[in-house]
Amino acid sequence: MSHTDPPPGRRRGAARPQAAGAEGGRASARSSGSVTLDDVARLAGVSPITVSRVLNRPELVTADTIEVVREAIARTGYVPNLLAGGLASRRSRLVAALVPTISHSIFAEAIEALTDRLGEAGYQVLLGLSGYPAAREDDLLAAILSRRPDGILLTGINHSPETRRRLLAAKIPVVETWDLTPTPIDLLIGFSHEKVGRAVADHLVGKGYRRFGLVGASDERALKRRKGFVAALAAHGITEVESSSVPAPGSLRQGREALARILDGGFRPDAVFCSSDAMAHGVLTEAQARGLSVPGDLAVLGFGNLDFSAHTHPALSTVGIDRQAIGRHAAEAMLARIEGETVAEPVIDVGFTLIERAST
Amino acid sequence: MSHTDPPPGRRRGAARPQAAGAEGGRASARSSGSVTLDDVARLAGVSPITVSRVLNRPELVTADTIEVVREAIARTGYVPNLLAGGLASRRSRLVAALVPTISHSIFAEAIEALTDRLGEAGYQVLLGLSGYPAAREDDLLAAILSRRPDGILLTGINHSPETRRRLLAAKIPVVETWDLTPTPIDLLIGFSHEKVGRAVADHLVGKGYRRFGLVGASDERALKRRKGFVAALAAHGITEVESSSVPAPGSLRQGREALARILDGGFRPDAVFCSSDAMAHGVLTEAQARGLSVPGDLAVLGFGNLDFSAHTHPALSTVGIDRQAIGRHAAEAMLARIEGETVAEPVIDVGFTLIERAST
DNA sequence: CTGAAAGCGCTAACAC
DNA sequence: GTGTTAGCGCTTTCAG
Repeated sequence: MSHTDPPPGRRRGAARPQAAGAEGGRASARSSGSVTLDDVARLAGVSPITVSRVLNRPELVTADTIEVVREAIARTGYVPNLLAGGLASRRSRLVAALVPTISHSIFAEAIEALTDRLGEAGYQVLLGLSGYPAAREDDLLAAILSRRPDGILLTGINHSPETRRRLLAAKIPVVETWDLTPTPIDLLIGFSHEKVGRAVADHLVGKGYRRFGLVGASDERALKRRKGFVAALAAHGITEVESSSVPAPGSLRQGREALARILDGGFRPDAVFCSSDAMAHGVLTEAQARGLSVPGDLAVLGFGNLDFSAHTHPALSTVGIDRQAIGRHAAEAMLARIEGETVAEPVIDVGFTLIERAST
Repeated sequence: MSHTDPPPGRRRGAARPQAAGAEGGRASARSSGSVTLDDVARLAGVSPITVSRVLNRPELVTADTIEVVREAIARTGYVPNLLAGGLASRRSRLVAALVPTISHSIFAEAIEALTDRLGEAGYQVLLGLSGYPAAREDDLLAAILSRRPDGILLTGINHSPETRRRLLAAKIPVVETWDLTPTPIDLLIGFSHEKVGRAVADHLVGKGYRRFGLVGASDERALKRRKGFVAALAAHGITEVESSSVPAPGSLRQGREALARILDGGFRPDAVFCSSDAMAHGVLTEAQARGLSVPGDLAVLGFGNLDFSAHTHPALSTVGIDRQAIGRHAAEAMLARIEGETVAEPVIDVGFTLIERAST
């Protein structure tokens, strides 16, 4: 508003070119090149902190000053150094995301949604791939925490005591995802895998299926779905379940092989529940290769709702999960926490949808 | 935790517990909590720089000292602050990767390979999703450069002048990927999309196909493949090519719709080349839905070599790309550059493989 | 092999 | 509104 005492005068050299002058007078163009805040400040004829404000809290600066500074920034091609900024402010504007893999599109889409939302808020995502089973989650976490992320997203709810300790010590918001538990570390966005298993079982039994096959990856969440599935079947008096496990995350090929194993074993299921759509697709392929009609001879149910399952075969049903919702909610919850706001829903059950494609 | 002055002892105590002593004597446990290098040094009875050396250049330190320091680190639960370390050393140990999306597994797998290899070397990956078409690659890049990455991976070879300028100014190794050009910014790992198009055309023509359909996403690389495809066909005297474009990256559904559009338009191709396996899968599905035999009535060729294409249908041929090789090579090249070594092969053509599944 | 001094580039508090 | 003064936590010289 007010053109204070020494009005920058809108372009044109600042009154006091260098103030300090003597005293140390560290040369500007050090050596390493990179333009610094000081260089910009000097060119604009303002103090460094003013440049910083123009960048981070422009509402505290006069429109005139902003313009002069912006001009100087453009002229110099200045790129802020967030390592320095983060160190000084203790806010890295970085969020870490630990997932087993991103080749499995179920995680990839959630990460994308997370990245998009956080990006809008000025945050970036540091990717940590822990592999299956969360091999060195501990080491990975240590490496990641040294970047001082402002928040962290984890996959699953089972973490080593060491991991939990470090997470707590870091004092940053933690979002566990893809599962539910009564004892989350902090925030939680997921759904009940056991319920998924039960819902699928009830559904299939209701449709008249009686002999079940289970093709599952061996990760903890797939095991929970299996548990729910088997339990619900037992409640219906069905105990005839033939299962075949493969290493997570499970591929189409493994799905094929798994069904082959079951069939070659002499068991003849009338329905198969798979731990991913890729595997369901494999089962479907193997079934067709063997001349089995789907869902006539064999019903196939996947998990994850990949795009292709929606079009590949009218008989390929699946359990739909809103992957993007998980990423979005995780981002929102984390941002709220970081900003010090109260998180409306620290725990969110995003649920699931049974998508039935077979008209049988 | 705070055995202050009296050195922890425990196999030999340090001679001079605190040297400086007077002079400033800033309290250790500031407030914000986080254990610092100084805390560890104090506990171990050594100077901060020694702790730093134990962590970064242990070969310069005595085995005894290392042990004492390691002990102190474990005791305090110290986690290095890489923001500070990066600022001081001018090496962030961070590498940025810009890709359009990771939901498309072709990129996801390359990123995984990159992350794995870089992780071994102590680097982490900052993920940047630019979207299709590289919407705000410029802004994204600016945001990313403020983290002072030690290297950066880009997707494609077409970048705005502004992007190139910034990249050059950053003075860090740049790896362009997924394509080839005689004028790379720095390092380059890819293959010729035009050659892919030509190879596919020659292959199909050689097999006797004459009426071609093209189902492609509209990204620059898919356009190059199309160009090569059309050019090679022209060389064979074939000009009858009906194409249908969709927004990148292209989904299975879009593949279905694209073929539907072509067929409904009255054109009856005997072979269709798609810009991704997902789309090829869609085309295949639509063909089957319409009662067309594949490859009897219609040959379908994809691109990318996704897992499912290998098993879905014996007629679904594809162009195989070694996705992991791209990530691996990118990591190696970048590491070499960062370490100041000479990069053996600044430009690598990883080639492609025509994977034929149809026995027709 | 170990240490002291001096920042890396930026921002939090306070002054003015 | 804008400037001054101190560091944030670590590593870089350069001494011993």
